[in-house]
Amino acid sequence: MQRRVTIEDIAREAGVSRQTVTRAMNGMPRISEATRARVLEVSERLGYRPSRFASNLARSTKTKTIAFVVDSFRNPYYSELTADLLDATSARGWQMSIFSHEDEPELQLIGRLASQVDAVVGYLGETDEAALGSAARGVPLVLLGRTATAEGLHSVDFDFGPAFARLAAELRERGAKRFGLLESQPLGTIYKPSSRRIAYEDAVDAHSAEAVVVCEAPPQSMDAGQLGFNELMDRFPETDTVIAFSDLMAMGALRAAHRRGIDVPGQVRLVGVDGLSLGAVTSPALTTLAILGTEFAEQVADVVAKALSGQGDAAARRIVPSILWRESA
Amino acid sequence: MQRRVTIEDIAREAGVSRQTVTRAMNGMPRISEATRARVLEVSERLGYRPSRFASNLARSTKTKTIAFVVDSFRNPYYSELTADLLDATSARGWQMSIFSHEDEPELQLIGRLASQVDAVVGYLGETDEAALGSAARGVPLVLLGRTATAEGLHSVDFDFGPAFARLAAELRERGAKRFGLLESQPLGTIYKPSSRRIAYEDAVDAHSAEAVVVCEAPPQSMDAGQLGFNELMDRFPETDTVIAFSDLMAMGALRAAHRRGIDVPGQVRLVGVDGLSLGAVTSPALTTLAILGTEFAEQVADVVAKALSGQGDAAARRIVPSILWRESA
DNA sequence: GTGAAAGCGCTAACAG
DNA sequence: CTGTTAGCGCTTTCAC
Repeated sequence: MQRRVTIEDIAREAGVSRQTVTRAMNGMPRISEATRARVLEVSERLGYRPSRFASNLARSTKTKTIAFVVDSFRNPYYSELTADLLDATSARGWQMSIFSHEDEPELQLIGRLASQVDAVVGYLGETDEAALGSAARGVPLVLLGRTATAEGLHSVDFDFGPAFARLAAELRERGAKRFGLLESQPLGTIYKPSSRRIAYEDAVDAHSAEAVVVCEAPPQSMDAGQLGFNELMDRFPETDTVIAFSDLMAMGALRAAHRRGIDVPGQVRLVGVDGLSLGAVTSPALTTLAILGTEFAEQVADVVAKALSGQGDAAARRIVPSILWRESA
Repeated sequence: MQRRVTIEDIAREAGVSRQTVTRAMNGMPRISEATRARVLEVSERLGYRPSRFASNLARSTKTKTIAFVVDSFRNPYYSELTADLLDATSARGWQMSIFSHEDEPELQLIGRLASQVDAVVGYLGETDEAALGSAARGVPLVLLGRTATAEGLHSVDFDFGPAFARLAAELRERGAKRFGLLESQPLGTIYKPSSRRIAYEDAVDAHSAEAVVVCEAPPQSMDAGQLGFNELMDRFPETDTVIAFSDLMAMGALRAAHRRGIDVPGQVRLVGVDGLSLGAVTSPALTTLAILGTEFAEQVADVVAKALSGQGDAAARRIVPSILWRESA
């Protein structure tokens, strides 16, 4: 365990002051090319590597790092969102670290992150707001896909009300009569209507609202969509329009439809939710209520920016998903 | 711009020493519950947030963060790899930050990262090794998908030789007679045979090696696969086995086959390369030469670990892709 | 259980 | 152009 090579070593070896070394290393002005070259040569020879902690501590403008937390980056929804968010954060000069809470309790993870990053944003399950807030210990926390009510918590959520209303209206114009809904819930849990479920029911007529299948399967999975579609068509054969609560489920439904020989959109119109770019390559390409995209990521980054700057109170933003018409409906 | 609340402030307000505040904040021993509670209360009241830079500087065991760099996280290959790598790095207690070099020159990005992270790993294009090495300024650099020869550079590459040999043999056992190859190259570039192209040619017979389509299209895209498959079948109609150099291309080929009414694997066997989990949900599911998976990520993490610990010279590892038989071949 | 002293390694502000 | 002087905010000894 040899001692680290510090700026001091370079200074001594090059016969200059520490300050001069700093100037050379950081490409600062007020130093002659000759000494800069010499310092650089020495530092290379000695294998000097500046400490980012020391430099950030001393420097007035510090590196900002934001943590992005989701269940799993294997889910295309999260990985596409990651890409969007990375664009937004790096445009602002921030560094983005990623974390999944697959195997670490959520609150514990947040507690750890509080001492490692400048802000935490992510999909944080159902955890109690107060608990989240105190785990964050003052580090700005931006909740995604849910609305924060507690003091000091930020959020970016979706407003499915107008989205489903518009979707239902436009689908009716295209001839939709009988809607069917495909939702999923984790195995062994008790079903609790989501905010989008409520928005959906407001948007379709009472009769249609009964044609609902809640599939007990890994949520957001193609399997859930496949199973659910089959059950839906068995129980409500007159259904001509199916809305799945995620694009992955819709893709599963699409596969089930192919297998049953049901033409999409000829016999049954199919709409997903999420806006995965993956949905563009199915056949037919998937019409979807898009959440993903620049607007979402920009809103998130914007909330983070406000929170980081300390100004602006807790923001609870909502964005209205937009209909992305492709081929399946 | 008010002054930051420091440990000093808490100490003064709570009537203890800075040391005691540290003990309280970090759950260290040798402090009474009473004073701990009091300090915590004060720190919360004053909105104290420890500086991670100061604490890392002073602490003997510092946070490690590694940078993962790719073209774009929108490419499923990279996003699946990201998930694999995140598992491997977080298991080792490292933080992982992600970066794309879509809009920043590679060398410039690496130069920046050198002062922000402890190691850089990624797919770094064709850039000259010497240039990469000097841009990294001593920070360990792990090149993926290419073999490093220069001093001090690490790499994890793939050995397609045995993989293609085995693949060709097993395909022949299953009845394959005429192979066709689907490759892509970026628009407007000059084709340069890749190492996998050479390995492929060693593995198939001379006649088959002529049935090759190099599609000028966004590489790794479904479109390239679709276009290429059509051209391949037009020019070499007797082809009964198609190997695409990425799963995305294979998926495009699969779509083209459907459109042409060619049964896969009945009339034409189809094999991709990468091992995308996405390939499991096509119909038929895609047989592939898998790169992705725990082994790759573990190897990478292992190389990083060695490099970080300073011991172990530059490692140039190679892993042999494994055949993942699914349905398409 | 608590505190004092001595850094961690670097950069800002100023002087020369 | 270069050096000196102070910190940045926290943790580590090591006394008490």
